[in-house]
Amino acid sequence: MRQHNAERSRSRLRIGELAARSGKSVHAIRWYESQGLMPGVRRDAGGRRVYSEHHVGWLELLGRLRCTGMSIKDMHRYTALVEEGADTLDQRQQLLQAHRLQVEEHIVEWNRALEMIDRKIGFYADWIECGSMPATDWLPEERAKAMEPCVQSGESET
Amino acid sequence: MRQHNAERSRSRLRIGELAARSGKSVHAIRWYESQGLMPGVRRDAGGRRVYSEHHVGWLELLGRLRCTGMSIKDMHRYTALVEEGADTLDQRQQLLQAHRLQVEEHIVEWNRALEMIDRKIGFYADWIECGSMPATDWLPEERAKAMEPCVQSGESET
DNA sequence: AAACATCCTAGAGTGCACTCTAGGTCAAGA
DNA sequence: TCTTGACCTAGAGTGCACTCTAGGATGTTT
Repeated sequence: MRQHNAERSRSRLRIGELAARSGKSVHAIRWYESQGLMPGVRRDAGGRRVYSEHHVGWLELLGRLRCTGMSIKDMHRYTALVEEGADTLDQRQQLLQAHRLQVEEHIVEWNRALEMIDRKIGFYADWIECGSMPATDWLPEERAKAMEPCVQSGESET
Repeated sequence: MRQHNAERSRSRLRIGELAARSGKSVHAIRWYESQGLMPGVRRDAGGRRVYSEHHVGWLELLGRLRCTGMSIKDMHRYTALVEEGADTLDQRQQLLQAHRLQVEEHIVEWNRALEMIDRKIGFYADWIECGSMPATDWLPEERAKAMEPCVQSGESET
């Protein structure tokens, strides 16, 4: 056994363990710290980083914020507020509410894109079925334009 | 008037006009072409690119694919199929269907993130109301961990 | 005592999707 | 004719978010 105790003094993790549990790479975690995204990281006698169970949850939260498009800069702002303590609770809440709005907007946009993709898939279905490119007059001008793009061959259109 | 005719021989656009109508930059359009994303672009006597109305729609479609995370590489594959003509209709449809699935997955993931963000906002609301950090035992372990991350001050936790 | 895993720092390198620059051509209006 | 603005190509630069390398320390195992 390479470790004294699988859970050394209960939930004191080193960077490799945190990496394994969070799904981030060791490099990424150190880089996150360098960007001011890792509050409360201690060191042991040998200078190694020591994490607690909380950091697993923290990285999970950061991960959710990241994968919904929050920039490292904004995550840093948020982390800084966390580090400042309980005085910043409302600011943290506002920051998350602002991000929440952006996430909602994005979901709407993606759903719009989904509609367009579905129209295009249907358009191809019709084309395959009919054997010739379907008319798009039944679509509003705006949409029809996006329906089939441009010259395939290099011929046609004077 | 710098232009012969606002719609020169009806819907023959030059790059500046296409840029204006598509919202992309002139640079981006040329770069898209260099990446093989612009089928059927002709040149006039002076060597300038000439676009048709279709290209506006094409860029709108590309835009939707891009903003839903399709890579330039995949958009190139799609464009190549378009250029190959009607034999590739089913392949184009399959490509879009594959992308469609990815978009759906993403929307699910974003909705999950939204839930977590909402829980966190609610957590702050409770904290602000109570005056002290709320317990998170009522949450499943997994979620509770993400609730409040780690040491604020630099003190606490032996 | 030697080997090995794991950690450390500083900084270079990567991949993506543009974005911009330099240096030049072309055609319409004054 | 000359100026002006929109266009051309080739290629360099940018910003983001990592990812990896080099060179070294620590500490546990055999």
